[in-house]
Amino acid sequence: MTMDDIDRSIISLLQADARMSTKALAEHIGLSAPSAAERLRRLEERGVIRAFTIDVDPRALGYSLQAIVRIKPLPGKLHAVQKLLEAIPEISECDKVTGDDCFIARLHLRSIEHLDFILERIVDKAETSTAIIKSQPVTRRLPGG
Amino acid sequence: MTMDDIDRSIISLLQADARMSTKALAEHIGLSAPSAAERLRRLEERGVIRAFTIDVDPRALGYSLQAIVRIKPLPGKLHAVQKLLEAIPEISECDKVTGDDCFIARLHLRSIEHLDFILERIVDKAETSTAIIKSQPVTRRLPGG
DNA sequence: GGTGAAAAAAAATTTTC
DNA sequence: GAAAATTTTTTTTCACC
Repeated sequence: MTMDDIDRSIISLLQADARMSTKALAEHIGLSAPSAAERLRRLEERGVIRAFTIDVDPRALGYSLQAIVRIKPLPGKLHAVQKLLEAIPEISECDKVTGDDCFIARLHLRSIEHLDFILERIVDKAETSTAIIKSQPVTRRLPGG
Repeated sequence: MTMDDIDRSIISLLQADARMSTKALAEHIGLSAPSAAERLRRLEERGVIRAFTIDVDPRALGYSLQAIVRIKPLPGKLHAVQKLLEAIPEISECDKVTGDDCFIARLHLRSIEHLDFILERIVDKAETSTAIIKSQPVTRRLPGG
């Protein structure tokens, strides 16, 4: 279960370019191709690498607006709210948190009207507090730099 | 600038497996390999695909705790706060938003003490409100499903 | 765990339609 | 866009350290 510096390098390199070949990866870390392949296999097996994926510009898919919504379920509605949130595809991330608000969700939306439409589905089960994203000073980066 | 159904399929397939070969991609969408390669090249060129990356389990890197922090800069401190937030590697995401709070950040932390340590760097420039993540009902999914 | 080389398998590119 | 073939890589295997 140990993560050494080589494993950390692999993570860092693939974070920057997930399509890098095993051979290129091996060259960067100064290991042979079979060793790099074996390390990579183990990182996947152990669940350190959860997925190889792409970062898509939501605007290209027509989602020009993002919002962060804090959601406080009405008494007795916690489970109903959680199920509802999971079923809303416009929610790309949702965390259950400590504190007065119970959920914090990130929404991708086509317009302000679209935002209103989605919030209408929630208002009868929870109090919401919406913040519209104006810019993104930091986007998805690796924990710890 | 048009995104047709084939482009959307490519996005969806690569979202699920960014290491899929061009050939496999072509077979899934019912196109020849060169056509698929050309489509992929254009999606990258147009910035629709911003990056090929991996999803890493932060716990494997020793970050067992996540928090969402709302940050309201003190009068006159807005720019200083933004610069500070960008310089904190524990912040993996930070959005500038409308409303009373100005920034919302996601922090990856090794412990509660670590959280306290990071917040100490912010408290003299901004009011903060911290919510610790207990679970993640929805994790990173494509806008619109 | 790791190496190196060779065999085997794929994949990307180019050309032609 | 497609098809086919060439050319280049890449991956895997295996013997050995």
